[in-house]
Parts: sequence; C-alpha cells; structure tokens
Amino acid sequence: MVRTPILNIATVRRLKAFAWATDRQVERLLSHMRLQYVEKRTVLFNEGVPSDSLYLLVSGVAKLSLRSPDDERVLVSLVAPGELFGITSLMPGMHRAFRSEAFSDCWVGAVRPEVFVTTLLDCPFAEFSAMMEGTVGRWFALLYRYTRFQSSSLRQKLALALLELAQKFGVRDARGTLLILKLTHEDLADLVGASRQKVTEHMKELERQQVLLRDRRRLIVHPDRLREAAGLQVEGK
Amino acid sequence: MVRTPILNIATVRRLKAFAWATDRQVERLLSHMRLQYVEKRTVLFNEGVPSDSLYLLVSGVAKLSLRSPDDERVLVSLVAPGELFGITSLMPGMHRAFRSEAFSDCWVGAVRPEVFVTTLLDCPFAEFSAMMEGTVGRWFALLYRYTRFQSSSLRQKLALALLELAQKFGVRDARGTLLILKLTHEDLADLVGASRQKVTEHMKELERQQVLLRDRRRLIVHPDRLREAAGLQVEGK
DNA sequence: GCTTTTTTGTCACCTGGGTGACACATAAAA
DNA sequence: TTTTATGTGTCACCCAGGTGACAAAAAAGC
Repeated sequence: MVRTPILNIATVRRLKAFAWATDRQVERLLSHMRLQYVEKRTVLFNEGVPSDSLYLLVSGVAKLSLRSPDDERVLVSLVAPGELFGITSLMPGMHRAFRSEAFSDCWVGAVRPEVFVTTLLDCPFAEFSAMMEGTVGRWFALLYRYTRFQSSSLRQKLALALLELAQKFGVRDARGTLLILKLTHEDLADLVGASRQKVTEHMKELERQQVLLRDRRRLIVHPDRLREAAGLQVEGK
Repeated sequence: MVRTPILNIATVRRLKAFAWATDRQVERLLSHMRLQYVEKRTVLFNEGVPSDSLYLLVSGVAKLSLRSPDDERVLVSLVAPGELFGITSLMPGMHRAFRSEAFSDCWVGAVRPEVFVTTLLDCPFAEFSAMMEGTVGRWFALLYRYTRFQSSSLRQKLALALLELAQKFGVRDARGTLLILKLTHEDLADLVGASRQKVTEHMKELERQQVLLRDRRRLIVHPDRLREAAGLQVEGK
C-alpha cells in the first residue's frame, strides 16, 4: 500500500522553484494540482504528443529520454524531487520533445500551464508564453539539436546543422534553399564538433550526391534530399 | 561609412519575437534600447562575465561560442537577424555561459532585462526572473552540459555527468557525496552516449584512483578529486 | 594585374571508443 | 534455498573520425 505524500504549503514553499511565492499563491496552485502515483518504468508522456501539462516531481526520480534517428534511446536527464518538468507546455503550441517515464516509483503533481502562470505571475498566459518562445526558445532549439547529436554519425550531425542553418538563414531559390552567409568548412566543423578535414570530405560527398551545391562561397541545400541522404526521418511538422 | 539602420515600430513588430506586442510597448522598448554597430570579430561579451543586458540582433550574424576544457572553441550557435540573445540576463544572478562575437558586421540593440520584461509583460522582473529559473533553468543546465560534452573525452563526459548527478542527487557523507539513486553502468552509458563496456572500464579505473567508491549499488563520489582526475578546471562558483 | 592569406581537397597513419562474446557476481523471484 | 534475471568485468577486433602534411584553388590586399 502506498501512502499519499503530504503536500502542504510549507512543504512546497521549501522547494527552490516556489521559494519566492506567497502563501496564497501556493495554496491556489495546490488546489489546482492533481497528484498521481506513477510506478517505475511507466511512461508519463511520450515525445511528439501535445504538451498540455506542467509537472512537479514530488518524490522519486523521473527520466527524460528520446529516441535517436537510429533508434537508440538517449537518456537526456534525470529529474530530482522538487523540480518542475514538462516545460515545453509553457511555450505556445509545443509538442513534447522528450519522453518522460518514472525511473523509480514517483509521486507527481500536474497543473495546467495557464493556471501555473496566472497564479504565480498574474499576467496573461498567452503573452507569457509568446515571450518564452521569443527568448528561451533559442535554448530549447539548441538543446534539441545537441540531444539529437548524441549518437549521430558525423554525416548526420552535418545534415542536422545544415538543416538548422537553412531554416534560419535560408532563402528560397530556384535550385533549393540558399544560405545567406559565408561559411567555411572550419566554421561547420566547429559547429558540429569535428575536424575540418572530415567535414571537407563529407561536404564533397554531399555535393557529389546533389544534395547541396555551391555558388562561389554560398551554399545551396536541398532540405528534403539532405534529410534523406542522412537517414533522418522526414518530419511531419 | 556605415548607415544607421531604421529601427521603427513597424520594423520591429515584423519580428517574430515582438509580433504580439502593442505599439505602445514596442515604442517604449525602443526608446530604452541603445543601438550599436559591432564590427566583424568583435567580442560583445565573454563567458563568465555578469549577465546584465539583453540583445536584439538587428542586422548581420552573431556567433555564440565557448572554450572547452581542452581549450578548443566550440561554436554553439549562429544568431540570425531579428533574434534575441544574451538570454541568461533573464535569470537572476547569472553569468554569461557563452562568448558572443560578431560573425559579420552587425547592428545590435541592447536593453536592460528589467525594462524588457516590465515593458512587455508588466509584471515585476524579480518574480519573472525567479520563475524562469525554476522552469527553463533545467533547459539551460542541460544545454550547458551538452555543449561541454562536445569535444570531451568519454572520461570527461562521465566526470561531468557524475558531478551533475552529485549536485542533484547527492547527500554529504563521511566518505564523500553519496548518490541516492541506484544507477547501472548502462544508465550512465545512455546518459553520456557511450557503450556500456567502456563505461564499466572507466568506472573501474576511477574506483582504482579513489575518485569514487561503491557501497553495494550506491555511488559515492568525491567531487574535487573527480574534477581533477578528469582534467576539468575547479570552478570558482 | 600580382602577392599574400585563407580555404579546400586528399593523402597516410593513429587512436578512442564501438561491438560481440562470454564468465562471473549480484539481486530478485519462486 | 534454488532458480532466473540483471548487472559487471574483461577480452580481441574493427572502424569512424582525429592528426599532420602538403598541394591546389580562391579570396583579399595592394
């Protein structure tokens, strides 16, 4: 038999995440929190599903992971008691980036992100959310890239990096997506954490495969072919 | 001669980061923004310095990088026009995690984070900031770890991972810091993106060096020795 | 234009870490 | 206690990618 943990104002206020909140705020928050017991190995949410709850780990250890291109499980992080997780729910229209599962038996509290924000900050959720996207969205995007890098071959990292660059610095062109910056192979090498020589080799190979071409020192990539050449699933949104 | 770029309300509102703001908010923000021209290769801020401004890249390309344990430059990200960067300034008492320099000649706008937040969200900066720390602080910490992983040996990655675990799950003990979770070598391997066998080898070696020891299936680490054994500089807070 | 510097392309060679295989130890289940 | 499942320790072998070296090609200066 599992005993429901005590989750009162005093306990919560001891957590770093809420140290600065008032009693009334914490009280309101708790009244909106559904507490649940999650048994070891149970999946709380999966990658890709809509992100509509924010979680507080009350006790136990939770695990964030993702499945890499070649089907490996990457353990991204272990969540300690007192931490908030499932943070993508604070950004508009996000989907879960990681799978979350119980690493040991856990008690977890769930709140709607709207309630969380309006209770603790009293400002409209939509605005807060947009603000997050415009600021820390960058961190998230970077984290996303780095976690996928783990367990990828150099070829795949290069593809991932080029796709990201195409997204940020690309303009449509008859021949594909033109990157409006002048990148040396050394820049790319620094970006993916590889040696310049190997980057040159792979780039040459990708040119041979018609996946990208070069107009003087400007790159033109073909995103779809690139994704395919690197064995990355063509993402549906 | 360099022409000062136009930075009026209409221009700014076209940027994704501000699409949702009102004219008045944008106007107020602009009046508090100091615009500066930054020549290619100039460093805007360095890792480790206090984080007291938020930047908007108006034109050009900026670069975020860091220096790895073995003195390599890791290119973390390239910033596109219209993006905000220097985001650590939104979290309390943070220092810069990355160096930022102009990748090409740039126009950059700087605002105090307090002004940014209170203008766009009208809620106290201190609260907003604390909220950021309690939520997206996790992303930042992860990003930090992953960027350092780039260009580290397996030994160093393991050390980094164990130090992070010690911080999150450790309790002081006569013999060092005791981790209050039962981790298999396979868990560690997944965490650092390595094979189970190699992790076993390195762990054994670390035990031999008295850097960590094991009590049944619980780890006890000695943070200082661990940092030293992995050739990581002992960080001064 | 010519010169100097920066990139690119390609070698041959070395090494850290992946893989598979298997014995042994430890913990959980029965 | 015995059985079964899960972790740990250690091989021998292989390969992706790092390193150094150098020539050719492009850019940038002049």
